[in-house]
Amino acid sequence: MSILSGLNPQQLEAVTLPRQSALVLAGAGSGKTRVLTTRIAWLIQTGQASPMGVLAVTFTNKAAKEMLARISAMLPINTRGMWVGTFHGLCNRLLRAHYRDAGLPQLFQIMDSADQLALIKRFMKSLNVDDEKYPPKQLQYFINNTKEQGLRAAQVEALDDFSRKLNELYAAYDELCQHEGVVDFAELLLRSYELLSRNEILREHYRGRFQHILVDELQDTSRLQYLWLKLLAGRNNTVFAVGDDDQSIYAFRGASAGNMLSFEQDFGAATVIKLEQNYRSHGNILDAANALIRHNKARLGKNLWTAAGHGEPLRLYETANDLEEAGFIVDEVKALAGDGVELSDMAVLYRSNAQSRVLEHALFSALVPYRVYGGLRFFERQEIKHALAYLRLIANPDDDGALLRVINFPLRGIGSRSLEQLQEEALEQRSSLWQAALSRTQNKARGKETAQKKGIEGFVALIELLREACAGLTLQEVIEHVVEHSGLKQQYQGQKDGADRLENLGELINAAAGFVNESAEGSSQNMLVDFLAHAALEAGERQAGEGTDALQLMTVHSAKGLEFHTVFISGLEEGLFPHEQSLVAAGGLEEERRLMYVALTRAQRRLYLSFSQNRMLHGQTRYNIASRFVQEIPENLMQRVNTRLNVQSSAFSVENKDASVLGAQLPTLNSQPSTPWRIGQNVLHPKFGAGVIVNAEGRGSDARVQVNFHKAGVKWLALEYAKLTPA
DNA sequence: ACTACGAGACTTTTT
DNA sequence: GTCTCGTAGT
Repeated sequence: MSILSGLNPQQLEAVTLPRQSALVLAGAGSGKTRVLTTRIAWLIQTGQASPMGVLAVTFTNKAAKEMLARISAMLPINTRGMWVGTFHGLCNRLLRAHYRDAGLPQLFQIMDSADQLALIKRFMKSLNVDDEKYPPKQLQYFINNTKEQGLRAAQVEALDDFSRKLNELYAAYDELCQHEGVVDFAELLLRSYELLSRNEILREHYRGRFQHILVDELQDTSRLQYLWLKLLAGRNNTVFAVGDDDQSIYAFRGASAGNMLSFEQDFGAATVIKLEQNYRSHGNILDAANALIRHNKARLGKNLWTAAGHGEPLRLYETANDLEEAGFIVDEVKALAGDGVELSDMAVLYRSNAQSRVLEHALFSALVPYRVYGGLRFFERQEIKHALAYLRLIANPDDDGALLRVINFPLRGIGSRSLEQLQEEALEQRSSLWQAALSRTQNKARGKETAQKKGIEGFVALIELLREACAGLTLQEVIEHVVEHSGLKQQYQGQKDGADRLENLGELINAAAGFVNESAEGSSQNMLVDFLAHAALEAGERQAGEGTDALQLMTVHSAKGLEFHTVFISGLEEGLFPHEQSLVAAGGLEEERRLMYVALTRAQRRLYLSFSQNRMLHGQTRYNIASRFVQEIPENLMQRVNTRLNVQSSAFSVENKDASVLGAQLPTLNSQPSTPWRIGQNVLHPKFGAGVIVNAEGRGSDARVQVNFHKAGVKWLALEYAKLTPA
């Protein structure tokens, strides 16, 4: 069967375009990845390109893996030699191959954002910079953003004192990174961009090789990534770019959807193809999405349609508060699950992570299995970071960040005082902390001894011991040895929550084994460095619990690229979605609207929109009105599931906040109070005596009330356990 | 040197 | 509400 069969005319046209640069405007669910991968397969199959001559770049590791998998499925070729990966992954590959030309040490390490922030804080302290006036986070943002614009400090024109100072710090930061042999994410890109633009031989070599460049999610590329592509493409290579300006939701981190606008001109793209047929959603859902996104001015313009029918109307639900909203979602999920919809085929989306808690709580109480995306990723866990820090020190002891992380973990009695001294010495000698520690140990050998030196000395000895022991071992053995002998294992064995951490450390060894299997060759020395780069570039899965059928909870951002039978978009309130903080940013509202567009287009069959009048946020109740995005969807596409709109909520009017939902069935709108507990109610407690209920939360077995006792003060009590009696 | 408590933050996120 | 960070106390 031909790889081309089943493509619609526009898809076919895109896949089989003659050798030229082209832009494919691919709407949500229009088969964008399929077009991209089929194009690659077609180029190879028809002999227009060799696998070695193709470079395909995506934004996430997940997308890169997906692409490789699809290509392998279509063609019987070894994809190993192909350059398919993320911008960062490919740049890392380039820099490793030409580290000397790029001016980097052979074993340069990659810092993730947390490492970078730690380094910034450390170096600001050493320079005595006021971190009130120049918050480290802001400097980090400045550095990354400037790099993503393709600019070094020397190229920045600072207009005011503040940015001049930031830029000064940027320059100093780069110097420090160079000194320590570490590279941040943006540096990978900028460094390889500079390498190619400076070094004509290399540039021509790679231009000669990659005659076909394919780009996924063009709307998410930064200016630097765009320049990088342009540089690599030169005059003769073709760039086949796929993107959707309406799904550009990462402008806040430097993505520039404007790259889509300038692409035609900059790359001499002769053709723009629109993929507008959607294979994912029913008509009403698409109509809603189209109507919404039409409110945006800055668009290339595109209208999704489907051959499937209209389907159901969207369901709109309004509640009095976030608990009821969660209750409603739980009930609907249960009902749908009863009707045979897989839990994993339903998703609850929200604008910000903080909203997940109420939902989790309700789901937990209702015994509905769920999986939350977000939060700590595997390689970001404390114990993993610690283990990696030891490994980094084995690869390169001059890595100050790694040293600081573990010099006193497990505790070795090296406190801030000793560290300060060590840092001073390093500064004086203009050397790394490791070198300073080393020279200390040597001094000590000449006879001087204090209690403080003992700790550092012990650490130096440990690292040297580890280095010696690990020479010649395989990667797994190295990690096993380090976990065992660094003291990490012992440390966690003694802790009550240590079991999980130990398990993760075991998992790290497995990950290393898997990594070795996947990568083709390489000595064990390089293997360690490669693995560390892998750990930084690919932080791993968000959460365990794969495989089990569970309801999916995630932010709208993380839902991009996914699809579900049923989608709940919760918290559709002004201030939350669109988020109030987005409204001050230029183009912020339009980005929020695109975010809503992404959310809507995740649904295949059924789509719920919900919002609530009150919501607990940051420990305070906020009163909200419905999101403007709800109004922007035509009424005739929606069905109000409840008619609560003008019904005075008996339970939750503002003045008369009432605990009557406690124990009540959810989420019946007009349910009568089924328990006697109310705010303002006088109660008696066997131990605390008399008091008044002042607040309440939860329901059923989770219900808690806050009681102001005349003698004992204010306390939260679980209704299920506290022996309260009405008085 | 380490631990505990309090103040302040807190949109979205990949690499 | 909950997490992180920095300082004060043991």
